Parts: sequence; structure tokens; C-alpha cells
Amino acid sequence: MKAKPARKPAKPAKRTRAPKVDADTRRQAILDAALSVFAEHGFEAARLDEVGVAKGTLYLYFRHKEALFEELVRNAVAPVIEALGKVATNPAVPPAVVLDAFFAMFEKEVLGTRRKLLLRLIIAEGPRFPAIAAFYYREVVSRGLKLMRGVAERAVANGEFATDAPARYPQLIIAPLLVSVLWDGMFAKIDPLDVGGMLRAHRELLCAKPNRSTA
Amino acid sequence: MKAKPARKPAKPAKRTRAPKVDADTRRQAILDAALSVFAEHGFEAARLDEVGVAKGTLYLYFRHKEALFEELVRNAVAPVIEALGKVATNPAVPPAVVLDAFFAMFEKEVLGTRRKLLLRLIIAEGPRFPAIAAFYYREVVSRGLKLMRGVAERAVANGEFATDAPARYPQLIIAPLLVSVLWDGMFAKIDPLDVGGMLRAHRELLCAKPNRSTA
Amino acid sequence: MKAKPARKPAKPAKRTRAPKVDADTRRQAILDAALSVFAEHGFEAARLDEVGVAKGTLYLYFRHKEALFEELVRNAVAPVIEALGKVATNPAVPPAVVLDAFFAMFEKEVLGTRRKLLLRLIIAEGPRFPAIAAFYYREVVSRGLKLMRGVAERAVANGEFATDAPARYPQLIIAPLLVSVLWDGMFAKIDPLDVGGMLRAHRELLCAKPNRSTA
Amino acid sequence: MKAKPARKPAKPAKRTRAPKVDADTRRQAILDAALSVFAEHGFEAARLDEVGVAKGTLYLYFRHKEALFEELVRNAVAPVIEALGKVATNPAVPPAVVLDAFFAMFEKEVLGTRRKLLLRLIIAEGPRFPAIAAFYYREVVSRGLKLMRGVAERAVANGEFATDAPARYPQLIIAPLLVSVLWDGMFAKIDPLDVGGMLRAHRELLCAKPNRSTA
DNA sequence: GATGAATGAGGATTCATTCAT
DNA sequence: AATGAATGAATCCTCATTCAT
Repeated sequence: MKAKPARKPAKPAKRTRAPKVDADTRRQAILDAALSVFAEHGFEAARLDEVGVAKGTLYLYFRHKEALFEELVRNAVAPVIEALGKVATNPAVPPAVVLDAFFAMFEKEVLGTRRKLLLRLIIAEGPRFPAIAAFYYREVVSRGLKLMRGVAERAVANGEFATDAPARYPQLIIAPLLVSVLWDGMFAKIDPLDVGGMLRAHRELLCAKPNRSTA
Repeated sequence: MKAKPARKPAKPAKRTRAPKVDADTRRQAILDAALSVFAEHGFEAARLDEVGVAKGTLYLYFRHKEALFEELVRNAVAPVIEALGKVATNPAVPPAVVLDAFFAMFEKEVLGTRRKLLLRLIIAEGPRFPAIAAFYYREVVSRGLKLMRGVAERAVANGEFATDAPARYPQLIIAPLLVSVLWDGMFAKIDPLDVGGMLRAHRELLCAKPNRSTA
Repeated sequence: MKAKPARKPAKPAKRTRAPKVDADTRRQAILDAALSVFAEHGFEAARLDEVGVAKGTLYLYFRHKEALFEELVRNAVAPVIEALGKVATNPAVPPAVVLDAFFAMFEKEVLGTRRKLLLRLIIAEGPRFPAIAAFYYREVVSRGLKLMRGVAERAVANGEFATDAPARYPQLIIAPLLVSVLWDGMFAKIDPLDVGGMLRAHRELLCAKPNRSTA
Repeated sequence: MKAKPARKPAKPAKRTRAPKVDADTRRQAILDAALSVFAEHGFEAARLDEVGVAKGTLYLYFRHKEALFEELVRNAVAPVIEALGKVATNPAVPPAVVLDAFFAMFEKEVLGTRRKLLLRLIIAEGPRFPAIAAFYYREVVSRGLKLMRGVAERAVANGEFATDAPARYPQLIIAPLLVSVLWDGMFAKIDPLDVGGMLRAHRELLCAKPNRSTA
């Protein structure tokens, strides 16, 4: 055992004077860079030096570390929500297909990108940042659950779901996604998980056809 | 005159000495106190001062902060596994009952106690502590999944489960438990979750009888 | 309510910022200040606080206490050697005159300045800092001895020295200088030593003409 | 470079309960053990743990670290003085023989034993311990110098010394001894010094016969 | 007397934050 | 606006000293 929290020799990220750009671009660049740092180390362990922007510059754009962190999450969360909404709301598409699309999108757009870092970050730091938790609940969780509930209700109505359990607790639909993110961060090296397989299995479970033993 | 070599005359302030107890008890007490501190703040942000033991005493029992942290996890994890094993391995009990018992136990023994702090802690810090992650995988995750897989296979065999999905991916059985822990830590204040309800719904989903509408 | 993650609102106290100077000047100023502190207390007992530079500033210029210490020695040693070389290498000057000049220079430039602190420091800490000892041997001791040997050999050749003993062991020429430094640090208050007198006597001893009583 | 001050992993010296002995013996044993520790690390860096006596026991015999240190020096110094006196005071022995005997004794009884550690310790810490310096001056230095002066005066009187320089500054007689101690501690590994040779050369210098160039 | 667990003051070092340039 | 040197509060850890056993 005895693993160090894995810290590189603190390389303050080489930088030449930043190319002249407008403030918004600069701000966005800082947020991008900061995401990696915060995601890798967590809030406390993240070193502002590693963001790769002159210390003073950071403070031109953000009041302090905490403000940077919260903005960071807010900023990165927005695109996820939009993408989510588009998939789930078309009533013409059968629920099973929606789930497949949703899971695939999650696998590609979250697990396959730095967004998974964000998610992990929120999970890890959320309990200590009520403001972040509240924001995330409002912007992502409540909306996501509502969408899932809608899908589940349609699926129950048209008989695709064997039970209304997921309609009552849409968290059940989301749960394996969390597992996949956490597994990726903690156990992927030890015992890789076939996320695609698991999510298909999950869809299968949700849409379970009756087993023949009762026929 | 040359400076005195002993800079500070070393005036030991008043103190109430901790009552003498045997080393193991003391050690355990420290671990207990430390759990709260680490759980509340995370590894980096945790201040050893807050553990409530004289600074030096800590270092009589643990080589450094990290050692304390790792020991903490190891120490708290053991009882959970044992309890888990006892519930899941009796082949006389029908899988549905096992699940009910398991979920109830989780709700009572983990969510209802400080053990949920530990779980959250591991989730939050695992990615930055490979040694902890590996240990946790070995001691808890792999065993837990194996047990769950066994239950699922029995359930598939006797027709209690509509699909073998959970047998192939026992993570699906566990997933809502993670949700409940994370929800508790992040959103409980904003939007309380009826964990019991969700877990029953989950059991229902796993054991779903086919709905007749399609017959 | 969860604890705020930023424990201390970081209220930066009033401060007078050191006037901006170029890095080398600053570095040198730190080394100067540090010499006094290390010389007075020794390596272990020296408190970095007393260097009189803001704690963090020190670490901008030196990786840690030890690095500061070693740099200190290196830095202060260079000028001494140069001065030494200039005196001893002119073959036109008779050895006796070289010795006089050398001893006088030592008295004025070492004993009369803070350089004696450095010498004392090296003597005191050398045994515990092999790297320092090796460096000092290479840069000062071996060179100094070589120069002294050269002078002694010339003196033997032209009959100014009664014996080749100092040519074989040039340490004999240096020895009283060490005594003067140590005496100054330890016994000067109790029993002042006329260093000038002693060094003249030493020169006299080295250049001793035979006493006639035996002729 | 970058040498650490050479510290072992702090092995608090195994000990079984000390065999029952009378207080004086015990006290002496502590002083003996402490000498090594202080000599190796210096006053500040010395760890009382390493003395190999239960912490509390130390404080039964000595008020604090500093007291232990001072007693230590006082205690270890006494035997040296006695030995010194015996050699130098016999007027029947010719000065050259006295010097030979004295130097030989120094080489064997100081350089060849732990006493050299003591000497080094006093040299290193003396400036910071005025009480130690004063004690050492009174007990060893002034006596030693007086003896040397006596020998030198006899040598001048009977023509064995070419000059009265050493009679006026008996430090000149002692100086190479200091060199030998310091060399041993700092440079012995790099460039061993033939102490015997140097001391014989020193005696030769002191007793220098006239060189023939003046005949 | 002897012991060593317990204590907490003190020190090296880090890093968020400021401010002169 | 941008920079990064300077700052010092805060933290981990050590170790002289105490005291219950």
C-alpha cells in the first residue's frame, strides 16, 4: 500500500505570454484549464499554479479559488444538460430507443471526454459545496430525473417496462451511469468494466420481457 | 553574551492528560474520531488538529496523515464485509428475500450509521489513492459483486429474475445503493429521497413479473 | 449546513513589501542575512524566521534550509580563495614577506569581518555535511595548502626556513590561523588573544634562524 | 552536492530494562551514551531518544537537555587533563622528549578514542555555550597552555628551541593538534592525513636546528 | 526508581492572495 | 490588462518535557 496521492513534481505549466484575446475567451480558457486541475486533484489539493495562468491573472477573472471552482462547474455543466434534453423529449421515439440513445450518448459524450472528470469532481466535492450541490441538483439532476420519469411513464403505459418502479424512482435508471463513472475512476485499471455491455444489460433489465417459466 | 541555545524555556502549559487506556482502545478511538474529520472534509482538507488528540499522540500510532487515512479505511471496511457475507450466502433463502434483507441491512447499517461517511470518503478519494482503491476493490467490491452474482444466478435459475442481466453485471444490483449514499450526502437537504422506497422498487424491478398487457 | 471549504477567509495582514530589486541582489541579501543566523546558531538551531525575509520568499530562492546553507558556504568561500591566490603566487616576493602578507590579510579580511563566522560555521558543521566538507576541501583547503607548500619549498630552497617540515605538512603553516578563529569565538571574552603577535611569532618560528648558543 | 546531515532512520536504541545498578553507575552510563549522540549530531540535532535510556529516566538525573550536555562535557574532560599533567611536568625529561610523548599521547588517547568526538563537540558548540567554553578554558586550555609554556621555556633556555616564539604563544605548540582533530572529522575520507608524520614534523619545526646556509 | 505514552510548543514548508511593475 | 515576486497564515510533523503507572 502506501500510495501517495499521486502528485507530479509540481510543474507550473510552461507559458509564454498569453496571446491577446478578448476577455471572454480568456476566461473560458482559464475555466478549461482549471477543470483538469480540479478534476485531477480535488478542490483542496488543486494548486492554482498548475492552472497555467499567471497568478495575478486568475484573480482578475475570479475572486478566489472557491469562486473559480464554482464557476467552473456551472460552466461545464451547461452543455451536458442541453444535449440531454434533446434526446429524451421526442414522444415519437419508443422509450427503449431513447434509453439506448441516452446511454450511448452518455458513454460517448461523458465517459469518453473530460466531462467524466467533471462528474467525478461534483460527486467528490458536492457534499462540501452546498452551493454546487444545489446548483447541480437544479440544473442537471432534477431535469434529468424528470426526463427519465417521462420516458419511464411512457414505457409503462405502452407496456415496454414490466413495472412502474423506474417511473417512481427514475434514479434507478441513472444509477448504473454513476457506477460507470466511479468504476472508471477507481477500478478501471484493476478490472476494466465493459460499460457498453452493462448499459445494454441495464436497458434489458428495464425492458424485461416476461420469462417463459410463467407461460 | 551569546544567545542561549535553548530558545524557548519550554514552559509546558496545563493539560488534562487522556486517561490511560490500552493501546488498541486508544488507536481505535483515534480512528473513530479521524473518520469524522476525513469524511467531513476529505483527505487534503482534513486537519489533524481536529481529530481531537494531542498532536504528537497521533504520530505515536500512525506514521503520517496518509497512513492514518489508509488504516482508517481498512479498519472500517472489515465489519461491513462480514455482515454482507452472512446475509447473501444461505441458499435456502429465496433471492428476493436475500435482496430485501441485503437492502434493508444496507439502509440500516450503512446509511443509518457513520459507515456511510466512509463509503462517501472512499468514493471521493479513491481515484487519488490507488492503494485505497485497490484495497477496497479486493476486500469489498470484488467480494460483494461475487455474492450478488451468486444470488442473481439462483434467481435466474428459479425464475425469480426475468433476465440474466444482473447476473452478468452484478453492478446493476448495487448501483442504487451508491445513488442512495451520494444522494444522502448531496441532495438530502434539498429533496429528501425515500431510500427504502427506492430499494423496494429496485427489488421489484429486478424480480419483475411480466406484465400481462402484452400477452 | 456543511462546513465552508475555505476554512480561513484568508485575511492578508498589512505588510510593507520589500522594495523591488533584481533577483541576484535579493538572493545575495538573503545569503548575507542567513550567514549571520547560521553562524550564530549553527545549522540545526538556526531559525529561518530570523533571516528576516518573509517565510515564503526564502523558498523562492532556495529549495530548502539545507540548500540555503550549502549555497551560503559556496557563495562566501569564493572571494577568500581569490584573495589568497593573489598574495601567495608572486615568486619575486620572499617567502617571509608572503607569510607576513598572508597572515595580515587573514587577520584583516577574515578575523576582522563576518568571514570568520563562515569559517567557524564550516568547522562546526563540516563533519555533519560531507558535501560541504568536500566542497570546502576542493575549493579552499587543497588550494590553500598547495600555495603554502609552494611558499615553503621556496623558503627551504633559499634558506629562509630552517627545516622542510612545513613544506611536507603545509597544515603546520595554517594551524595557528585556525586557532585564532576558534579562540576568537570561544575564549576572546575570557582571555583575549593578541592574534597579530601570535602570527608574527609563528612567522618567526617558521623562519627561525639558528640560535647561536649551539654553534 | 545535496548531502543530508546524515541521519539514521531514528532507531531509538533497543533496550531491555536496565540492570539494577547504583545511581552513580547509571548516571555515568547515561553520560557515556549521551556523548556519542551529542558528538555525532551536535547539541541541537541530538535526539534524547537516541541516548538509549527511557525518556523519564534521563530527567531523573538531569534537569534538561542542556544540563545533560554541560555535565557531559565536564565529565569527559576531567580524565584528559590528568593524563596531560603527568607527561609534561617532569623537569628531568628533555623538552623534545616531552613533546614527542605529548603528541604521541594525544594521537593515541584522543584521536584514537571517542575523546576526539568530545573535542570536536566542544569546538563546534563552544561558541554557543559560554558556560562550556569558560569551563573548558579554565580546566583544560589554560592549564594546557601553562604546561606547554613551561616546556617551551625550558627548551629555549637549554637551546633546544631556536626561538622563544612558542614560549610566548604556546598556542603555536597546540595548533597542529587542533588541525588533526578537525581534519579527521572533515577530510579524513577525502584525503587522509598522516597525523604522526605531521606531529613529528611539528616537533622538528619547534626544535629546528640551524640550517647550514648561515654557517 | 524506572518507564514510555502523552503532550503541545515550535519549526520547515506550502500556497492562496496581493500589488508593484 | 497581465504578470509573477513577495507575503504570511496555516499545516504537518518533531521532540523536549511531564506524569501516571
